[in-house]
Amino acid sequence: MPNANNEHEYTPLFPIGVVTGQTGLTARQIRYYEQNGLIKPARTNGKQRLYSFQDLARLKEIRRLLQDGLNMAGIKKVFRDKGLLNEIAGESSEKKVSETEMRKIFHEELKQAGRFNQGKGNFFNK
Amino acid sequence: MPNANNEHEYTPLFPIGVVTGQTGLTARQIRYYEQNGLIKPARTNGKQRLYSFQDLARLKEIRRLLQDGLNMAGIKKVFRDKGLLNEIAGESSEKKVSETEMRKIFHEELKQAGRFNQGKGNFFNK
DNA sequence: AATAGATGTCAGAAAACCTAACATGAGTTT
DNA sequence: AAACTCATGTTAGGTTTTCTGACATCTATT
Repeated sequence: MPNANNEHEYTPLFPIGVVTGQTGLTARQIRYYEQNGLIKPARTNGKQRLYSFQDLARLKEIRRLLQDGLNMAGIKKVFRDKGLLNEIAGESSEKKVSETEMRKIFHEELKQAGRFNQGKGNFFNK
Repeated sequence: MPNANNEHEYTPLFPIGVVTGQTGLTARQIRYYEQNGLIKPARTNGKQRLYSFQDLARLKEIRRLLQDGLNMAGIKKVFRDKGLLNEIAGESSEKKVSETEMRKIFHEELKQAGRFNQGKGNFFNK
């Protein structure tokens, strides 16, 4: 029994400014990871990016992996293998293994005490 | 046992454009209800509104009440009384009776078949 | 030293949002 | 009916946020 209340999991909801606040990544980084195929946010008709909770979770994981010292190639591999694992583990290919399980499989949860989101002066925390 | 996964309940996350898409209300309406004190979204440093899931739920309820034929005064009363009820029902004054319970108390869930969110041409559904 | 990877920064343009004002249609009141 | 009020539409001018693309920089590696 997965998670209740994930109706919004894939709904494009927040603009990049909010995502920077929630992830501690810069907009530049987020767009760069997109160039590298790590995420693919929805777009408004005007081409502005809108991220879902899925995207957010993915970006948070990217951040963790970066802090663990991985580079793009490594992160790509993690995500590729994750896709593979999902295919092996079950039906189609989408969302078989949970984020948390996944994380336990791929890297032993480092302490990573550093909180972000306040201090740098994001556009929504005065 | 309330709802798991409500870490984001009060986090200012989405801009008004997304809220219009999610609620079926126009930006004009949403701002008008704010003028009437029905909601009070957070603001970015640049004064742009950011809504939380709480705000969203509230706006959805407003929409239902509107569809039930209530006017501003009626809606205000509903929310005022809801606050009262919460005080009667329990401890502090915040979030005692759930949205759904509340709705059952105040108005018998009308059919309201009309779905929205697609058709009018929101900025994010091409 | 040259190269590659990852991110910062800047510039110009476009999108989304802001407030304020006026317009309108449906009900009310006088 | 004329005048009002309520709720919403519409428009205008300005500001904030985001967009893309280019160039700068820093660190490692070759």
